[in-house]
Amino acid sequence: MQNLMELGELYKELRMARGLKLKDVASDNLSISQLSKFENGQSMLSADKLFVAIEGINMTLMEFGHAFNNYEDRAFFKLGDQIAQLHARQDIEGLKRLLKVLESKEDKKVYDNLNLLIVKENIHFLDRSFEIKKEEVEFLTSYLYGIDEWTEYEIFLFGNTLSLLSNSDLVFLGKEFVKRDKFYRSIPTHQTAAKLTLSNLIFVLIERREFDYVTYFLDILEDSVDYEDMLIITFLNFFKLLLTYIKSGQFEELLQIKEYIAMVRKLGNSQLAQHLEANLEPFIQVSACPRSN
DNA sequence: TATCCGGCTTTTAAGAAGGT
DNA sequence: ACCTTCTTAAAAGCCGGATA
Repeated sequence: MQNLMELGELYKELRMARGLKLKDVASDNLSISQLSKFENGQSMLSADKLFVAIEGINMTLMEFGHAFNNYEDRAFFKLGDQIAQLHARQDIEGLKRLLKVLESKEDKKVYDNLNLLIVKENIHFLDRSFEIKKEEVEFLTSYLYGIDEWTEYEIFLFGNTLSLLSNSDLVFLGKEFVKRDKFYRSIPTHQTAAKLTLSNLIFVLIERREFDYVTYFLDILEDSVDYEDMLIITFLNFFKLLLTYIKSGQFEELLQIKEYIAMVRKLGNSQLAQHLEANLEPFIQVSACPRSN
């Protein structure tokens, strides 16, 4: 395996960059000769020895893994990106083509089926006539319910299948999500994914007029936000304004939202502004709008 | 379907020897 | 000094088939 050979090479680079000798890294559990063979691709370390080796150069497994993946995201994030791009372009045909490709794979494993569902949800989101079987949704909910500690994948999965879930599933799993992502929350990428998914959840709940739960999850999101979360804060404020507007139906409130979006655009994030506008669109009531526009 | 088992392959440790 | 290569016996891992 070429890939695995590179594992040793990478390790060597990382070790030398730190000015460490083989003997500095070697320990009771890992000999110098073993490390040498590993670095030169002549042998592979067993999993436990690899832990020792990585610890020896003062890196975490996550950091090493990140370096090994060539500073790229994992495969499922690539799929996620691909789906998000197709979704943003509203490219239903593109999504259906992707679906075909994923469906054509034989001997599908659990994750193949779950990824399939994510693509289907995105199609369903754009084209409500595209149906998804009940048992597929049940498969999804029972998977999510079965995982005690949600990793980024489960968060990603939940965030990308919200529109398939019934209101009660949405709220139930949403509450579970808030509990179950705690274990891995010290990982920054995890935390970011969690906040984005929470934002998505809130938006879907607003769409479904489940205002009590919106307030509940808004509070949770607000608690988890820190000053670095500009994106999330932008969403948070948008949701609050949107909520006030929907409840009152006042044209003035709508103007406030539009002003807010204009401000976001002024700050230089026109893409986000566009996104907010698209999200606002379904809520603009004709009656609240004197000039049809 | 998961687990156990036997044979086959790979990796390991340690030190000695060789290379730069 | 530092790293690599070689050697050995032992340990561990892997794979497929049988079993429950």
